[in-house]
Amino acid sequence: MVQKKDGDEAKRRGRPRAYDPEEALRRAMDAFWKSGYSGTSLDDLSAATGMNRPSLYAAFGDKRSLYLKALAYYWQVALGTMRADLAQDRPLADSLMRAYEGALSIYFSGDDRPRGCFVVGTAVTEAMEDAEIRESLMTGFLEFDADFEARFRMARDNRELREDADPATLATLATAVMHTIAIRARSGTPRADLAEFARKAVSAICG
Amino acid sequence: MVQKKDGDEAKRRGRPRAYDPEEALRRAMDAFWKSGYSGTSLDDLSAATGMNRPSLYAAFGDKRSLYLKALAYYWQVALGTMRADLAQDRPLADSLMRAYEGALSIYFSGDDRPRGCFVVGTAVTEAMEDAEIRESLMTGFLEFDADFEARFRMARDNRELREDADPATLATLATAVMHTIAIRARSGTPRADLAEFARKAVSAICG
DNA sequence: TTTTTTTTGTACCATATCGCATAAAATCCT
DNA sequence: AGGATTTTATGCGATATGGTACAAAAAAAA
Repeated sequence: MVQKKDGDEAKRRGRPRAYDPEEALRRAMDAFWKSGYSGTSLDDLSAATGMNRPSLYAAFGDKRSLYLKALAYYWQVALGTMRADLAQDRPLADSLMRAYEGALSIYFSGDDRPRGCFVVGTAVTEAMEDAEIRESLMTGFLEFDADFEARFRMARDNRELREDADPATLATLATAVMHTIAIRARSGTPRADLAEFARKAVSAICG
Repeated sequence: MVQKKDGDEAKRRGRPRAYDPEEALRRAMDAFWKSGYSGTSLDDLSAATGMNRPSLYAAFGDKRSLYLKALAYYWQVALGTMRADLAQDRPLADSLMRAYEGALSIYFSGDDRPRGCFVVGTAVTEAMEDAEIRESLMTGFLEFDADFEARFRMARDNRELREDADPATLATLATAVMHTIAIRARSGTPRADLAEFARKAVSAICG
């Protein structure tokens, strides 16, 4: 377990890759993010990643397979930032606002116009005809709910919330606020308006 | 203005149409609803409507034009049922639940699996690259907000809500609940679960 | 240096897709 | 009945699309 290191630096045998796999996956994700799954062609993906078709295929499999990898990568990033934001030791309302600010900076990232959430903006469309995507959405959303719920439960134990508050309901409400922000960001609502709404929503939910 | 009637029954001059325009539009909408804009081909639309390509083209213009007509039609139906549900003279919570039940029966309509909201499930994806769709979303969502807000304002005047409740914030929250229901319906959450969540959300919002 | 291994780049194939040209069909008007 | 008018039906054509074959290139191993 010592001499081999992890395959990352291990000298591979043939011609070296001209791309960084994670960077390429990010760029492919960006392409899908912009135009959706069906609206993104292999030419688009090739242009976005700088890889030619056979390299794309060798690295990630076919188009659908590449999309699924992008989706998994997005979940990882989105859930990761959300957990980091909620984990900080702050009052409940601050904690929630952090989570929404974190989401907003994802939804408004990229040099193009605001693109919202990758999942809401692209995967939901495909969920109707692709069972694997559908299941990914179910579990992803439930994880969001669960993280929010844990935070609300903690707040109730800390007397930041009334005894009779229901953490599960509040959590789903909190996810709902995230969903509407994702939808509206992609539809052109200015970031400041969404941040303002998030503040008021947090007050309403916590108060 | 008397003899001509509205062009509906007026004897047209050439070969009669073999289709009902509104029915055809509904079927085209169903096709888009299932696979999204980019994922639906003219062959799909032709099969769904029973019209051949040239007839489709003559009746609705090109693919994008047909999609825009379907989108407008959906807004009309969705806003219509929502207004009808909210207009009934009932206590606030009942009123809101009616609106959510109405939405659920749209999201779970069709003989296929649940398809959620046409707007959330298909138009949001295209909003990134199509300004006209983007604007349609903005105005549509704001109309939802406005209708909810009017209902909350009425409730506050009727003392069904506390004096210090903010109708605008509650309205956006109510739309947020609708959005999350739309997303989750398409992602496979059972209808009963969504109805249950709607009930709890309504309690939280009104209480 | 030669061989082996892996990746790249060009080109290609079969099919899908969008849109339209053109002729046949069905109705109204004279 | 015969011409005018509108819709339907078949099919074409240019391009886009997803996927792959094959040879050249670049590195390690022998």
